[in-house]
Amino acid sequence: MEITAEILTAARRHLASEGAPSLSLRAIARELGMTSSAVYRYVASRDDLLTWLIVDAYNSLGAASELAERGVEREDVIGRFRTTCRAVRQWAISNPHEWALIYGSPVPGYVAPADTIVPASRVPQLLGAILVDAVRAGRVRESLMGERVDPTLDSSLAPLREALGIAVPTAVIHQALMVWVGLFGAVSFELFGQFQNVIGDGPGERDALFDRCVRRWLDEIGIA
Amino acid sequence: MEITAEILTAARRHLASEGAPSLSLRAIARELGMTSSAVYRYVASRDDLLTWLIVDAYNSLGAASELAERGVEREDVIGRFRTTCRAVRQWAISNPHEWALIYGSPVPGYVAPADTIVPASRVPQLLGAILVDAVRAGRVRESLMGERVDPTLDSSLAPLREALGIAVPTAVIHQALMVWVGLFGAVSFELFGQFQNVIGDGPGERDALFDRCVRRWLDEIGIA
DNA sequence: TATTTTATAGAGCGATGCTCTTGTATTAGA
DNA sequence: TCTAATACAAGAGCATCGCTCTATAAAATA
Repeated sequence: MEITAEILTAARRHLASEGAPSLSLRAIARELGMTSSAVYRYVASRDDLLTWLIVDAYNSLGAASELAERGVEREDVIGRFRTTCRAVRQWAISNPHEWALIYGSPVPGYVAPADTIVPASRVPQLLGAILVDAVRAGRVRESLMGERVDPTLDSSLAPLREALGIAVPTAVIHQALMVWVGLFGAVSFELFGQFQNVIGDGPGERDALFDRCVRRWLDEIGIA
Repeated sequence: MEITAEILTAARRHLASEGAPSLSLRAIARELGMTSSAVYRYVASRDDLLTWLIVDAYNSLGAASELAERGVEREDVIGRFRTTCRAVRQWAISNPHEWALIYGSPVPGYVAPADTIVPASRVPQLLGAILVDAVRAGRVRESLMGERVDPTLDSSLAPLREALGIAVPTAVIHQALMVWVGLFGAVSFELFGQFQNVIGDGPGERDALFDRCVRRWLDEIGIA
Protein backbone atom coordinates (compact mmCIF):
# COMPACT_ATOMS: atom_id res chain seq x y z
CA MET A 1 0.00 0.00 0.00
CA GLU A 2 0.94 3.60 -0.48
CA ILE A 3 0.55 4.70 3.13
CA THR A 4 2.70 1.90 4.46
CA ALA A 5 5.51 3.13 2.26
CA GLU A 6 4.99 6.69 3.42
CA ILE A 7 5.19 5.63 7.03
CA LEU A 8 8.38 3.73 6.38
CA THR A 9 9.90 6.68 4.56
CA ALA A 10 9.07 9.05 7.37
CA ALA A 11 10.36 6.59 9.94
CA ARG A 12 13.58 6.20 8.01
CA ARG A 13 14.08 9.93 7.98
CA HIS A 14 13.39 10.24 11.67
CA LEU A 15 15.80 7.44 12.42
CA ALA A 16 18.54 9.00 10.35
CA SER A 17 18.20 12.42 11.92
CA GLU A 18 17.30 11.74 15.54
CA GLY A 19 18.18 8.12 16.15
CA ALA A 20 16.09 5.19 17.20
CA PRO A 21 15.44 6.11 20.84
CA SER A 22 13.48 9.21 19.94
CA LEU A 23 11.55 7.63 17.12
CA SER A 24 7.88 8.12 17.90
CA LEU A 25 4.81 6.83 16.16
CA ARG A 26 2.93 9.96 17.11
CA ALA A 27 5.49 12.20 15.46
CA ILE A 28 5.30 10.20 12.27
CA ALA A 29 1.52 10.31 12.34
CA ARG A 30 1.62 14.07 12.83
CA GLU A 31 3.97 14.43 9.92
CA LEU A 32 1.73 12.41 7.63
CA GLY A 33 -1.30 14.40 8.75
CA MET A 34 -3.10 11.61 10.48
CA THR A 35 -3.99 10.62 13.98
CA SER A 36 -1.70 8.43 16.01
CA SER A 37 -4.37 5.79 16.25
CA ALA A 38 -4.66 5.68 12.47
CA VAL A 39 -1.12 4.47 11.93
CA TYR A 40 -1.87 1.46 14.08
CA ARG A 41 -3.84 0.16 11.14
CA TYR A 42 -0.54 -0.21 9.29
CA VAL A 43 1.97 -0.75 12.05
CA ALA A 44 1.36 -3.28 14.78
CA SER A 45 3.53 -1.53 17.34
CA ARG A 46 6.62 0.54 17.78
CA ASP A 47 8.68 -2.64 17.91
CA ASP A 48 7.17 -3.67 14.61
CA LEU A 49 8.25 -0.42 13.02
CA LEU A 50 11.70 -0.89 14.51
CA THR A 51 11.86 -4.29 12.85
CA TRP A 52 11.08 -2.76 9.49
CA LEU A 53 13.90 -0.31 10.00
CA ILE A 54 16.29 -3.03 11.12
CA VAL A 55 15.61 -5.08 8.00
CA ASP A 56 15.90 -1.92 5.97
CA ALA A 57 19.26 -1.04 7.49
CA TYR A 58 20.70 -4.52 7.01
CA ASN A 59 19.62 -4.46 3.40
CA SER A 60 21.01 -1.00 2.83
CA LEU A 61 24.38 -1.99 4.26
CA GLY A 62 24.33 -5.27 2.39
CA ALA A 63 23.49 -3.64 -0.92
CA ALA A 64 26.14 -0.97 -0.51
CA SER A 65 28.81 -3.53 0.28
CA GLU A 66 27.82 -5.88 -2.52
CA LEU A 67 27.72 -3.06 -5.02
CA ALA A 68 31.18 -1.89 -4.08
CA GLU A 69 32.64 -5.39 -4.09
CA ARG A 70 31.16 -6.18 -7.46
CA GLY A 71 33.18 -3.36 -8.96
CA VAL A 72 36.44 -5.20 -8.35
CA GLU A 73 37.90 -7.87 -10.61
CA ARG A 74 37.12 -11.38 -9.40
CA GLU A 75 40.75 -12.45 -9.30
CA ASP A 76 41.74 -9.51 -7.11
CA VAL A 77 40.87 -11.09 -3.79
CA ILE A 78 42.78 -8.49 -1.83
CA GLY A 79 40.98 -5.67 -3.59
CA ARG A 80 37.62 -7.27 -3.05
CA PHE A 81 38.26 -7.64 0.66
CA ARG A 82 39.64 -4.15 1.10
CA THR A 83 36.78 -2.65 -0.87
CA THR A 84 34.21 -4.49 1.18
CA CYS A 85 35.76 -3.38 4.45
CA ARG A 86 35.86 0.20 3.33
CA ALA A 87 32.30 0.06 2.08
CA VAL A 88 31.10 -1.22 5.42
CA ARG A 89 32.90 1.52 7.31
CA GLN A 90 31.79 4.18 4.87
CA TRP A 91 28.18 3.12 5.13
CA ALA A 92 28.43 3.19 8.91
CA ILE A 93 29.89 6.68 8.95
CA SER A 94 27.14 7.85 6.62
CA ASN A 95 24.42 6.09 8.59
CA PRO A 96 25.47 6.14 12.23
CA HIS A 97 22.00 5.75 13.70
CA GLU A 98 21.21 2.84 11.42
CA TRP A 99 24.48 1.24 12.42
CA ALA A 100 23.66 1.72 16.09
CA LEU A 101 20.27 0.18 15.50
CA ILE A 102 21.62 -3.05 14.07
CA TYR A 103 24.98 -3.41 15.79
CA GLY A 104 24.44 -1.53 19.04
CA SER A 105 22.85 -2.53 22.30
CA PRO A 106 19.89 -4.82 21.83
CA VAL A 107 16.61 -3.46 23.13
CA PRO A 108 15.80 -5.44 26.30
CA GLY A 109 12.82 -7.67 25.72
CA TYR A 110 13.00 -7.28 21.97
CA VAL A 111 13.62 -10.49 20.08
CA ALA A 112 14.71 -10.16 16.48
CA PRO A 113 12.09 -11.86 14.26
CA ALA A 114 13.13 -14.45 11.71
CA ASP A 115 12.88 -12.06 8.76
CA THR A 116 15.96 -10.22 9.96
CA ILE A 117 18.20 -13.25 9.61
CA VAL A 118 18.68 -13.20 5.86
CA PRO A 119 19.32 -9.45 5.53
CA ALA A 120 21.69 -9.64 8.49
CA SER A 121 23.79 -12.26 6.79
CA ARG A 122 24.46 -10.41 3.57
CA VAL A 123 27.80 -8.94 4.57
CA PRO A 124 29.00 -12.12 6.30
CA GLN A 125 27.97 -13.99 3.17
CA LEU A 126 29.97 -11.58 1.05
CA LEU A 127 33.04 -11.97 3.23
CA GLY A 128 32.53 -15.71 3.17
CA ALA A 129 32.48 -15.76 -0.61
CA ILE A 130 35.75 -13.87 -0.72
CA LEU A 131 37.25 -16.33 1.72
CA VAL A 132 36.08 -19.29 -0.32
CA ASP A 133 37.67 -17.84 -3.44
CA ALA A 134 40.89 -17.30 -1.55
CA VAL A 135 40.85 -20.88 -0.32
CA ARG A 136 40.10 -22.17 -3.82
CA ALA A 137 43.00 -20.17 -5.21
CA GLY A 138 45.24 -21.65 -2.54
CA ARG A 139 46.04 -18.24 -1.13
CA VAL A 140 45.31 -18.90 2.53
CA ARG A 141 48.16 -19.33 5.02
CA GLU A 142 49.52 -22.87 4.97
CA SER A 143 49.96 -23.10 8.73
CA LEU A 144 46.29 -22.25 9.17
CA MET A 145 45.10 -24.73 6.54
CA GLY A 146 46.85 -27.63 8.23
CA GLU A 147 46.21 -26.84 11.88
CA ARG A 148 44.29 -29.31 13.97
CA VAL A 149 41.90 -27.90 16.47
CA ASP A 150 39.83 -28.49 19.62
CA PRO A 151 36.74 -30.57 18.70
CA THR A 152 34.49 -28.29 20.75
CA LEU A 153 35.58 -25.43 18.56
CA ASP A 154 34.84 -27.61 15.58
CA SER A 155 31.22 -28.04 16.56
CA SER A 156 30.94 -24.43 17.63
CA LEU A 157 31.77 -23.36 14.10
CA ALA A 158 29.67 -26.02 12.39
CA PRO A 159 26.91 -23.61 11.27
CA LEU A 160 29.50 -21.39 9.63
CA ARG A 161 31.25 -24.30 7.96
CA GLU A 162 28.02 -25.43 6.37
CA ALA A 163 27.20 -21.95 5.18
CA LEU A 164 30.51 -21.77 3.33
CA GLY A 165 29.70 -24.69 1.07
CA ILE A 166 33.15 -26.09 0.50
CA ALA A 167 35.36 -27.83 3.02
CA VAL A 168 37.38 -25.26 4.91
CA PRO A 169 39.55 -26.15 7.93
CA THR A 170 38.19 -24.97 11.26
CA ALA A 171 41.28 -22.91 11.96
CA VAL A 172 40.65 -20.93 8.80
CA ILE A 173 37.00 -20.44 9.62
CA HIS A 174 37.90 -19.21 13.06
CA GLN A 175 40.40 -16.79 11.66
CA ALA A 176 37.78 -15.48 9.25
CA LEU A 177 35.38 -15.08 12.14
CA MET A 178 37.97 -13.05 14.00
CA VAL A 179 38.36 -10.79 11.00
CA TRP A 180 34.62 -10.37 10.79
CA VAL A 181 34.43 -9.53 14.49
CA GLY A 182 37.42 -7.24 14.19
CA LEU A 183 35.92 -5.34 11.29
CA PHE A 184 32.62 -4.69 12.98
CA GLY A 185 34.29 -4.09 16.32
CA ALA A 186 36.57 -1.48 14.82
CA VAL A 187 33.75 0.35 13.10
CA SER A 188 31.60 0.22 16.22
CA PHE A 189 34.42 1.49 18.41
CA GLU A 190 34.99 4.38 16.08
CA LEU A 191 31.31 5.24 15.80
CA PHE A 192 30.40 4.69 19.41
CA GLY A 193 33.08 7.05 20.61
CA GLN A 194 35.48 4.61 22.24
CA PHE A 195 38.37 6.18 20.34
CA GLN A 196 37.74 9.55 21.96
CA ASN A 197 40.87 10.73 23.76
CA VAL A 198 42.64 7.61 22.55
CA ILE A 199 43.02 7.94 18.81
CA GLY A 200 43.70 11.17 17.00
CA ASP A 201 40.86 12.39 14.79
CA GLY A 202 42.75 14.75 12.55
CA PRO A 203 42.22 14.59 8.77
CA GLY A 204 42.98 11.13 7.49
CA GLU A 205 44.14 9.74 10.82
CA ARG A 206 41.20 7.41 11.35
CA ASP A 207 41.37 6.37 7.71
CA ALA A 208 45.01 5.47 8.07
CA LEU A 209 44.26 3.49 11.19
CA PHE A 210 41.51 1.55 9.48
CA ASP A 211 43.53 0.93 6.35
CA ARG A 212 46.26 -0.66 8.38
CA CYS A 213 43.65 -2.80 10.12
CA VAL A 214 42.55 -4.06 6.72
CA ARG A 215 46.12 -4.90 5.79
CA ARG A 216 46.64 -6.74 9.03
CA TRP A 217 43.42 -8.72 8.58
CA LEU A 218 44.65 -9.81 5.20
CA ASP A 219 47.96 -10.81 6.75
CA GLU A 220 46.28 -12.84 9.43
CA ILE A 221 44.44 -14.92 6.90
CA GLY A 222 47.57 -15.04 4.85
CA ILE A 223 46.26 -13.60 1.61
CA ALA A 224 49.23 -11.98 -0.06
CA MET B 1 24.87 11.48 51.67
CA GLU B 2 22.81 8.48 52.60
CA ILE B 3 19.96 9.09 50.20
CA THR B 4 22.23 9.60 47.26
CA ALA B 5 23.66 6.16 47.87
CA GLU B 6 20.21 4.65 48.16
CA ILE B 7 19.20 6.16 44.85
CA LEU B 8 22.31 4.82 43.21
CA THR B 9 21.73 1.38 44.65
CA ALA B 10 18.15 1.27 43.45
CA ALA B 11 19.20 2.56 40.04
CA ARG B 12 21.88 -0.09 39.82
CA ARG B 13 19.36 -2.79 40.56
CA HIS B 14 16.92 -1.46 38.00
CA LEU B 15 19.66 -1.28 35.41
CA ALA B 16 20.76 -4.84 36.07
CA SER B 17 17.27 -6.28 35.85
CA GLU B 18 15.50 -4.19 33.21
CA GLY B 19 18.24 -2.44 31.32
CA ALA B 20 18.98 1.21 30.78
CA PRO B 21 16.13 2.10 28.41
CA SER B 22 13.46 1.38 30.99
CA LEU B 23 15.24 3.01 33.87
CA SER B 24 12.89 5.61 35.27
CA LEU B 25 13.43 8.19 37.96
CA ARG B 26 9.82 7.89 39.00
CA ALA B 27 10.11 4.16 39.58
CA ILE B 28 13.17 4.68 41.74
CA ALA B 29 11.41 7.39 43.71
CA ARG B 30 8.42 5.14 44.21
CA GLU B 31 10.67 2.37 45.44
CA LEU B 32 12.40 4.62 47.94
CA GLY B 33 9.05 5.91 49.14
CA MET B 34 9.45 9.46 47.98
CA THR B 35 7.98 11.68 45.35
CA SER B 36 9.53 11.91 41.93
CA SER B 37 10.19 15.59 42.47
CA ALA B 38 12.12 14.84 45.64
CA VAL B 39 14.82 12.85 43.89
CA TYR B 40 15.58 15.86 41.74
CA ARG B 41 17.25 17.34 44.79
CA TYR B 42 19.90 14.63 44.48
CA VAL B 43 19.93 13.87 40.77
CA ALA B 44 20.09 16.64 38.22
CA SER B 45 18.41 14.66 35.47
CA ARG B 46 17.99 11.22 34.06
CA ASP B 47 21.15 11.71 32.03
CA ASP B 48 22.96 12.58 35.23
CA LEU B 49 21.87 9.32 36.81
CA LEU B 50 22.94 7.50 33.68
CA THR B 51 26.38 9.04 34.03
CA TRP B 52 26.64 7.75 37.60
CA LEU B 53 25.81 4.31 36.35
CA ILE B 54 28.26 4.55 33.49
CA VAL B 55 31.10 5.50 35.82
CA ASP B 56 29.96 2.75 38.15
CA ALA B 57 29.98 0.15 35.40
CA TYR B 58 33.40 1.15 34.12
CA ASN B 59 34.77 0.93 37.63
CA SER B 60 33.13 -2.40 38.29
CA LEU B 61 34.59 -3.86 35.11
CA GLY B 62 37.95 -2.27 35.78
CA ALA B 63 38.09 -3.56 39.34
CA ALA B 64 37.07 -7.08 38.34
CA SER B 65 39.72 -7.22 35.63
CA GLU B 66 42.46 -5.76 37.79
CA LEU B 67 41.66 -8.13 40.62
CA ALA B 68 41.82 -11.14 38.34
CA GLU B 69 45.02 -10.03 36.68
CA ARG B 70 46.72 -9.33 39.98
CA GLY B 71 46.31 -12.99 40.89
CA VAL B 72 48.77 -14.06 38.22
CA GLU B 73 52.56 -14.07 38.57
CA ARG B 74 54.14 -10.97 37.07
CA GLU B 75 56.46 -12.94 34.81
CA ASP B 76 53.61 -14.92 33.30
CA VAL B 77 52.65 -12.40 30.64
CA ILE B 78 50.56 -14.90 28.75
CA GLY B 79 48.62 -15.83 31.85
CA ARG B 80 48.04 -12.21 32.75
CA PHE B 81 46.68 -11.46 29.31
CA ARG B 82 44.49 -14.54 29.16
CA THR B 83 43.15 -13.91 32.64
CA THR B 84 42.33 -10.32 31.82
CA CYS B 85 40.47 -11.29 28.66
CA ARG B 86 38.47 -13.90 30.47
CA ALA B 87 37.67 -11.54 33.30
CA VAL B 88 36.36 -8.97 30.87
CA ARG B 89 34.16 -11.50 29.13
CA GLN B 90 32.97 -12.99 32.38
CA TRP B 91 32.04 -9.61 33.78
CA ALA B 92 30.14 -8.83 30.59
CA ILE B 93 28.18 -12.07 30.72
CA SER B 94 27.33 -11.41 34.35
CA ASN B 95 26.40 -7.78 33.71
CA PRO B 96 24.95 -7.62 30.21
CA HIS B 97 22.96 -4.43 30.71
CA GLU B 98 25.92 -2.65 32.23
CA TRP B 99 28.02 -3.77 29.28
CA ALA B 100 25.42 -2.51 26.85
CA LEU B 101 25.36 0.79 28.69
CA ILE B 102 29.08 1.45 28.31
CA TYR B 103 29.91 -0.33 25.06
CA GLY B 104 26.61 -0.25 23.20
CA SER B 105 24.95 2.41 21.11
CA PRO B 106 25.59 5.88 22.40
CA VAL B 107 22.48 7.79 23.42
CA PRO B 108 21.93 10.46 20.76
CA GLY B 109 22.57 13.87 22.21
CA TYR B 110 24.31 12.51 25.26
CA VAL B 111 27.92 13.55 25.63
CA ALA B 112 30.03 11.59 28.08
CA PRO B 113 31.29 13.96 30.77
CA ALA B 114 34.96 14.15 31.64
CA ASP B 115 34.63 12.04 34.79
CA THR B 116 33.99 8.96 32.69
CA ILE B 117 37.38 9.12 31.00
CA VAL B 118 39.51 7.74 33.81
CA PRO B 119 37.20 4.83 34.73
CA ALA B 120 36.83 4.01 31.06
CA SER B 121 40.57 3.66 30.64
CA ARG B 122 41.17 1.16 33.41
CA VAL B 123 41.01 -1.95 31.24
CA PRO B 124 42.98 -0.40 28.38
CA GLN B 125 45.52 0.71 30.95
CA LEU B 126 45.74 -2.82 32.26
CA LEU B 127 46.24 -4.25 28.80
CA GLY B 128 48.80 -1.55 28.13
CA ALA B 129 50.77 -2.49 31.21
CA ILE B 130 50.87 -6.10 30.10
CA LEU B 131 52.05 -5.01 26.67
CA VAL B 132 54.79 -2.85 28.15
CA ASP B 133 56.03 -5.75 30.24
CA ALA B 134 56.06 -7.95 27.17
CA VAL B 135 58.04 -5.36 25.25
CA ARG B 136 60.48 -4.93 28.13
CA ALA B 137 61.00 -8.68 28.27
CA GLY B 138 61.67 -8.69 24.56
CA ARG B 139 58.77 -11.01 23.91
CA VAL B 140 57.05 -9.09 21.14
CA ARG B 141 57.31 -10.24 17.53
CA GLU B 142 60.53 -9.04 15.90
CA SER B 143 58.94 -8.24 12.57
CA LEU B 144 56.49 -5.94 14.35
CA MET B 145 59.16 -4.21 16.42
CA GLY B 146 61.17 -3.27 13.40
CA GLU B 147 58.43 -2.30 10.97
CA ARG B 148 58.30 1.22 9.61
CA VAL B 149 54.91 2.75 9.20
CA ASP B 150 52.80 5.47 7.56
CA PRO B 151 53.47 8.78 9.37
CA THR B 152 49.75 9.57 9.48
CA LEU B 153 49.27 6.38 11.46
CA ASP B 154 52.10 7.50 13.67
CA SER B 155 50.32 10.70 14.63
CA SER B 156 46.99 8.92 14.88
CA LEU B 157 48.39 6.70 17.60
CA ALA B 158 50.32 9.45 19.36
CA PRO B 159 47.92 9.68 22.36
CA LEU B 160 48.26 5.96 22.93
CA ARG B 161 52.04 6.04 22.60
CA GLU B 162 52.31 8.70 25.28
CA ALA B 163 50.00 6.80 27.59
CA LEU B 164 52.26 3.77 27.44
CA GLY B 165 55.23 5.58 28.92
CA ILE B 166 58.08 3.79 27.22
CA ALA B 167 59.01 3.92 23.56
CA VAL B 168 57.01 1.33 21.64
CA PRO B 169 57.05 1.12 17.84
CA THR B 170 53.86 2.26 16.15
CA ALA B 171 53.34 -1.11 14.50
CA VAL B 172 53.24 -2.73 17.93
CA ILE B 173 50.86 -0.14 19.31
CA HIS B 174 48.57 -0.65 16.37
CA GLN B 175 48.61 -4.38 16.85
CA ALA B 176 47.75 -3.93 20.51
CA LEU B 177 44.91 -1.64 19.53
CA MET B 178 43.59 -4.31 17.20
CA VAL B 179 43.67 -6.80 20.04
CA TRP B 180 41.80 -4.38 22.25
CA VAL B 181 39.20 -3.79 19.57
CA GLY B 182 38.99 -7.51 18.88
CA LEU B 183 38.44 -8.35 22.51
CA PHE B 184 35.64 -5.87 23.03
CA GLY B 185 34.20 -6.59 19.61
CA ALA B 186 34.07 -10.30 20.32
CA VAL B 187 32.37 -9.83 23.68
CA SER B 188 29.90 -7.34 22.22
CA PHE B 189 29.08 -9.63 19.31
CA GLU B 190 28.41 -12.47 21.68
CA LEU B 191 26.31 -10.38 24.05
CA PHE B 192 24.44 -8.40 21.44
CA GLY B 193 23.25 -11.55 19.70
CA GLN B 194 25.25 -11.34 16.49
CA PHE B 195 26.34 -14.94 16.95
CA GLN B 196 22.75 -16.15 16.85
CA ASN B 197 22.32 -18.72 14.09
CA VAL B 198 26.02 -18.40 13.32
CA ILE B 199 27.88 -19.87 16.25
CA GLY B 200 26.74 -22.88 18.23
CA ASP B 201 25.76 -22.13 21.80
CA GLY B 202 26.02 -25.59 23.29
CA PRO B 203 27.88 -26.10 26.56
CA GLY B 204 31.42 -24.82 26.30
CA GLU B 205 31.20 -23.93 22.63
CA ARG B 206 31.34 -20.18 23.11
CA ASP B 207 34.08 -20.62 25.70
CA ALA B 208 36.15 -22.65 23.26
CA LEU B 209 35.66 -20.02 20.60
CA PHE B 210 36.76 -17.25 22.92
CA ASP B 211 39.73 -19.17 24.22
CA ARG B 212 41.05 -19.63 20.73
CA CYS B 213 40.57 -15.92 20.11
CA VAL B 214 42.76 -15.23 23.11
CA ARG B 215 45.43 -17.57 21.79
CA ARG B 216 45.34 -15.93 18.40
CA TRP B 217 45.61 -12.45 19.90
CA LEU B 218 48.70 -13.57 21.73
CA ASP B 219 50.07 -14.97 18.48
CA GLU B 220 49.43 -11.75 16.64
CA ILE B 221 51.48 -9.78 19.10
CA GLY B 222 54.01 -12.54 19.10
CA ILE B 223 54.05 -13.34 22.79
CA ALA B 224 55.04 -16.97 23.01
C1' DT C 1 13.19 33.47 69.46
C1' DA C 2 13.29 34.80 64.61
C1' DT C 3 15.04 33.62 60.29
C1' DT C 4 17.08 31.25 56.88
C1' DT C 5 18.21 26.96 54.86
C1' DT C 6 16.98 22.16 53.65
C1' DA C 7 14.00 18.57 52.32
C1' DT C 8 9.71 17.01 50.79
C1' DA C 9 5.00 16.87 48.80
C1' DG C 10 1.72 17.96 45.32
C1' DA C 11 -0.07 19.65 41.22
C1' DG C 12 0.73 20.27 36.58
C1' DC C 13 2.73 20.42 31.54
C1' DG C 14 3.75 18.15 27.46
C1' DA C 15 4.94 14.05 25.65
C1' DT C 16 4.93 8.88 24.84
C1' DG C 17 2.66 3.88 23.44
C1' DC C 18 -1.45 1.81 22.96
C1' DT C 19 -6.67 0.65 23.17
C1' DC C 20 -11.50 1.23 22.64
C1' DT C 21 -15.39 3.31 20.78
C1' DT C 22 -17.50 6.09 17.39
C1' DG C 23 -18.14 7.88 12.93
C1' DT C 24 -17.78 7.92 7.89
C1' DA C 25 -16.76 6.77 3.41
C1' DT C 26 -16.32 3.15 -0.06
C1' DT C 27 -17.19 -1.08 -1.82
C1' DA C 28 -19.66 -5.53 -2.62
C1' DG C 29 -23.69 -8.22 -2.75
C1' DA C 30 -28.77 -8.88 -3.33
C1' DT D 1 -30.67 0.63 -6.94
C1' DC D 2 -30.79 -0.20 -2.13
C1' DT D 3 -28.56 -2.37 1.58
C1' DA D 4 -25.08 -4.46 4.18
C1' DA D 5 -20.43 -5.28 4.97
C1' DT D 6 -15.98 -3.60 5.07
C1' DA D 7 -12.05 -0.38 5.25
C1' DC D 8 -10.36 3.41 7.29
C1' DA D 9 -9.82 7.32 10.25
C1' DA D 10 -10.82 10.26 14.32
C1' DG D 11 -11.29 11.09 19.23
C1' DA D 12 -11.11 10.31 23.83
C1' DG D 13 -8.80 8.09 27.30
C1' DC D 14 -5.33 5.39 30.31
C1' DA D 15 -0.98 4.83 32.32
C1' DT D 16 3.55 6.24 32.04
C1' DC D 17 7.50 9.28 31.52
C1' DG D 18 10.93 13.63 32.45
C1' DC D 19 10.83 17.76 34.50
C1' DT D 20 9.26 22.33 36.77
C1' DC D 21 6.96 25.24 39.96
C1' DT D 22 5.02 26.34 44.27
C1' DA D 23 3.73 25.55 48.84
C1' DT D 24 4.88 23.55 53.23
C1' DA D 25 7.09 21.23 57.10
C1' DA D 26 11.40 20.53 59.71
C1' DA D 27 15.95 21.71 61.05
C1' DA D 28 19.89 24.58 61.54
C1' DT D 29 21.53 29.10 62.24
C1' DA D 30 21.59 33.89 63.75
